[in-house]
Amino acid sequence: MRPFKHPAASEFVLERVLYALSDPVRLEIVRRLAALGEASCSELDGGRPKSSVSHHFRVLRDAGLVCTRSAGTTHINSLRSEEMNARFPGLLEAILSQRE
Amino acid sequence: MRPFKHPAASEFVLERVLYALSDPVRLEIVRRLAALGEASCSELDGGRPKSSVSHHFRVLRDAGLVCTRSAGTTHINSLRSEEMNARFPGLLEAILSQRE
DNA sequence: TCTGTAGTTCGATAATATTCGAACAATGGA
DNA sequence: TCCATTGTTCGAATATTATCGAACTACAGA
Repeated sequence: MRPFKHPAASEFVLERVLYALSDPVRLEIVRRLAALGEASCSELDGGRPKSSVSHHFRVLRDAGLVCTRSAGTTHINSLRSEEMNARFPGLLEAILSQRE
Repeated sequence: MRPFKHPAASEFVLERVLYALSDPVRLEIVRRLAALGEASCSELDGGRPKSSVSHHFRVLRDAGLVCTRSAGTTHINSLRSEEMNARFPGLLEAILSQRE
């Protein structure tokens, strides 16, 4: 499996980040990633079909929010908090600190 | 013309706010509203058809971002900054302070 | 009352997203 | 090598959204 393309921080687009986080499934994934540090896809699927979850992870990756690396048969995901904070200071924390 | 329905701050939904701001046209409208304080629809239309602009304002109103009041034949729009800040502290500022 | 201005609403079309099953790829272990 | 696990990709169906012209409403002024 070829490695995923992760955009550079300079390529992050604000609208794309906001859009990625405007979906309840993806926002929940990001929230749990923030709490866990890192996690595999299946740990965050919430019982959803794999293809749907894979789609959401791709949106998150394309927006620059999530980094995915392979480790054996699983994919480990983590937030790109530092890079997101470098490009959009305070944004991620402002969103994730909101109570639902 | 019947008055618009503006949701109460307690009804604001984070995902809806993020979605409303994930569109370039709407984000620009909100940015300019933040700079101007208040403005009519036509001052913010960017040369777009009226029906399109009206649609975007409705999305912004429904999300709780914008308040619209009638003044004669024009509609005056303003940000609901205080209420947004009460419901989602720091969120709007964190988004609007980002450089494009 | 007539006219012009400001915006909304409706309806249709096009574009984009979401969802999910099925097939595929990659890895690790029996 | 065979098999189970993990996740991606493909394809199609569905749903949501954006866009814009046209018709309409409300208001102010001549």
